Amino acid sequence: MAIQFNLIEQECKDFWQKNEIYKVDPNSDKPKYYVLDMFPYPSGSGLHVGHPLGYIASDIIARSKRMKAYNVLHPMGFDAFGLPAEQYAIQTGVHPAHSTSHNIARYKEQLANIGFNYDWTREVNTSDPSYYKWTQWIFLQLYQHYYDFSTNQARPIQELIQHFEKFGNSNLYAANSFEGRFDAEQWKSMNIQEKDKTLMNFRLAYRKESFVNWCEALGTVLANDEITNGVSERGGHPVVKKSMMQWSLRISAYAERLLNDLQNLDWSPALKTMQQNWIGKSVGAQLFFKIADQDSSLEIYTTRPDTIFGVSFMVIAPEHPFVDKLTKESQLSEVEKFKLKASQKSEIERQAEIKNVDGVFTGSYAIHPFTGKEIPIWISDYVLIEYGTGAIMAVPGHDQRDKNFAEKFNLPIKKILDQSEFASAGIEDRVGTLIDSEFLNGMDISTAIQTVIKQLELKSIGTERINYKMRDANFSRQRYWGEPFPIVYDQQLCYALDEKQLPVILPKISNFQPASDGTSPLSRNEQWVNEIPNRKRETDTMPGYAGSSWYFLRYMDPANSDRFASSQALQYWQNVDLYIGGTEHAVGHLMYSRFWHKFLFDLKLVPTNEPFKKLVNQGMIQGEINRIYMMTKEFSGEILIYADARLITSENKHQYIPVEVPLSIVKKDAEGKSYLSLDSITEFYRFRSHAEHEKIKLQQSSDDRIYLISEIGKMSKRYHNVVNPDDVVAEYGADCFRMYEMFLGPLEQSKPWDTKGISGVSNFIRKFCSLALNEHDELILTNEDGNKEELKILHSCIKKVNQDLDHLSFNTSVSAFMICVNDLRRIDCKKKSIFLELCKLMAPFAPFITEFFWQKMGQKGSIHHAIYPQHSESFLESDSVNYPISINGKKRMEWQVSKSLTKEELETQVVLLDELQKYIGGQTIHRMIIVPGRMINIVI
RNA sequence: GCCGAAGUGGCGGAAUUGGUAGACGCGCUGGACUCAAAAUCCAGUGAACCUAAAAUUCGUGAGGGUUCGAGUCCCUCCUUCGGCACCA
Repeated sequence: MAIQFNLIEQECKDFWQKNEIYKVDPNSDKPKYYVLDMFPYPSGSGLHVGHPLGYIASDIIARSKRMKAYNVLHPMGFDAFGLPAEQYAIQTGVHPAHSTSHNIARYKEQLANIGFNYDWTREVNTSDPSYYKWTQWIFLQLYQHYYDFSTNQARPIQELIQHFEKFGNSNLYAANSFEGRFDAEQWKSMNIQEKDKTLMNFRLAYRKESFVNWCEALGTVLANDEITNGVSERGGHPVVKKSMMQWSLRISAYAERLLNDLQNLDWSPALKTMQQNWIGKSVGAQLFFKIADQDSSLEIYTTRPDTIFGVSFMVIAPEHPFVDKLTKESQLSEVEKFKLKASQKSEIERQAEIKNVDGVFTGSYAIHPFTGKEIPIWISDYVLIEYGTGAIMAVPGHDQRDKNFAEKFNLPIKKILDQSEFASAGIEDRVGTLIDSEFLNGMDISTAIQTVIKQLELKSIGTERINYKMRDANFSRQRYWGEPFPIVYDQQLCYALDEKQLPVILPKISNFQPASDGTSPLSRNEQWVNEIPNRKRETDTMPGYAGSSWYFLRYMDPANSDRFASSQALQYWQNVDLYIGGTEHAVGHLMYSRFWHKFLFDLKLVPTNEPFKKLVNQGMIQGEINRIYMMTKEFSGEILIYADARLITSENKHQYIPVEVPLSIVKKDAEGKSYLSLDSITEFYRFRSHAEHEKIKLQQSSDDRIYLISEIGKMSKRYHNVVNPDDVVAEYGADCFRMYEMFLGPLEQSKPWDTKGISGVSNFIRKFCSLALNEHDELILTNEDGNKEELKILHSCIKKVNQDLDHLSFNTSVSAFMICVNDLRRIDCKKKSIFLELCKLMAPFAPFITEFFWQKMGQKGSIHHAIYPQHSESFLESDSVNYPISINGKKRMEWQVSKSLTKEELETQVVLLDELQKYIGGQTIHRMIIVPGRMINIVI
């Protein structure tokens, strides 16, 4: 018997396509179920075996839901705008549109090989004008709305203008970045430019100065991951923070709702915690410290107003607007030096230097609001301009970083909490009684906080304030390959284009190098920039998360040219029931999508408040990274020397560097250790492109093996350990590949890929086939009814698999199938009624082979439209129980008895068992614990 | 530094409310088939002790605790992985 998997797979694919098996019926009266995968960025390297893990899981769920009579939406598309395509274009001149569509074609081919049940008629592509028209449209809505805290929703900007006309900006509860007050008359007297500038501080999409990573040498703005150790990854050029006028989205307006609504989501607690931390709500006080000898005050934010009598210095961020004002003549050169140093530091660098805080004294002092004492004002980069007010009161007695700083610069450290009752408390723990704090003495911390805030309010120098660490999202990129903004400018103003002018098509260009001053390559296309008379187009483009923040809505109605999706479609599909994707998007993508979705909900454009009801993060599939020891030039001279890992000791280790060896040529010994044989050494030389005449020496042990160092890590082109699913599918079949990926372990967990292990699943599928076929591939099934034993085997599998589907525990389902097939083979079951049910049960996991048998058994239609098996408890009942019997908690024997025995009967009979006498041996039985149906424990 | 997750055989992992630890699979060992190999099938496979069997003891990162009973609950510690925006 030799099943031709490739043949079957092709036949099935043709059959499914011809009969539109996976086409979604938009007019169904069945309940809906929406299963979504995080859509991929179509990168040039194609899919590796790690990518489809989540897709297989969601595919199984989609198929099983369909068989359970749901109308299933299970689409796929591409997040097609992005930096890699642009960088590739810069290097090769290939237009991103071209490379992207090429990559998409490759991805679709790879996905098709694995047998996913996507309805491809619903495919979306974020770089397609018919799609990004609506990304631009949503941006316009954000631009035309502001956030009203009194009704807690987004409102049209027109309503805000009406309010200004009546009341100015008083009695206004709106999210804004405006400072100062104006009344109705002042508003009316503003010129159009001033009005526009004022409104900009309220719009949900607005322009402001924000910082970018600027690399002078490359003449471009860099993303965080293009920077390593403060210098550009390409070329190692210095990078500094540069301020540019850019678009932002006022996501902070939604902070409270984004935080509260997490409660009702079926997401993992870990993921919710990550989002909570990102939003970072804190309740504290905002207060002003008067500056000595000046007529101004320094505004600070603190979550610990109770520690106000412990303040011994102030710290402001190097970017703080007061820096110049506060710096005294004598400190000027020191401060300038420090500012320069701080601007060159990357955030990663700042992080690394927690223990080594640095700073400089301004020469100025602040006045303590209660004691009137002078407090020195310092500058340090451990205070961030983006958080709070960019200035803090330092309490070195109760804050670790403040303490580190005080110790370094010899500043006083004052304890204002008696923590003697809490021996294990650290200095930052919020326990203890206030001491040395005037009117706060003897209070506990929360009373002290309330009291201080009351006093601050009485003196009108402070108030309670809720702060979020979440910052508004930068929405501009100085790049080509993204959505153009529907925005134009004249000398004074910024204008939103009309809806009818959408989409603003991204023009074709041929030079992908950044233009002057780091602007996007688009700014070089003057014809496009000046297309609208007397106006210039915005030349920045939108970031990657623009298109991905709403794509799940487009799948509901992908071809609609009048709206982003029809209200009927939105009403029917509501939101995503199950979303599967990687942890790398745990914060960014999910937070932005929730924000956009809530905004659209406020505008009554979507019927749901949250986009993703249930969310699961799949783990990574890791690869094995193998390296060989190569002696460095310094020790080897001109000869290239590779050494066996067994010869490396702690003494000579520094003479070698490990270099990567491709996984494909690595051999394994009996213990699973990696080595190169003499043959594979030759292949390795070829891989390293060593010419014949080069002098290469091997340092070997006694045998013919060169041992390697091996570790588990990322699967990546860079480590030469990528396994392509196409190859696995070609060798073992798609069903086997799917089941093996699931069999590897729990979906959420990361686990290493090991192609060798696949033979177990491959054997299983062969055994499964042999239940129905003889060696000539002929059906050998009989029409008898299943007997009690067969039905018990089948139904325990049905029960287990259904339970596992509910818990997304696919690895144990695959085990259950193996056990079932092993058991059926052992009793030589050849009954059609049993096999047919098993096929249906396995169809979501192995869609090809089960379809093949379905057809071969003469069933109608597709197995994927059959009804999913449900177990019947009556087949599982057994009339005896196998009790484990323990003495003092230690299991000593098993005891098979009738299930009908009562607890009392068990108790009297068990002590008479012969096997137990050597343990009991006449000793008194103190206690007997009997859990009927489960276990017996005798305590002596 | 902070936050999150996880440590179970040689390996991936199972044990759904505290109740027979190691299901299922890989690998390995032995056997059958074969001239031989591959493939396939059968058996064994946590460790120690023992010629073997049986028995016994140990055993879920380490150490304590709760319990008749702990991989599972509590405390302390160690290690690994993932995330991060030094968040006042």
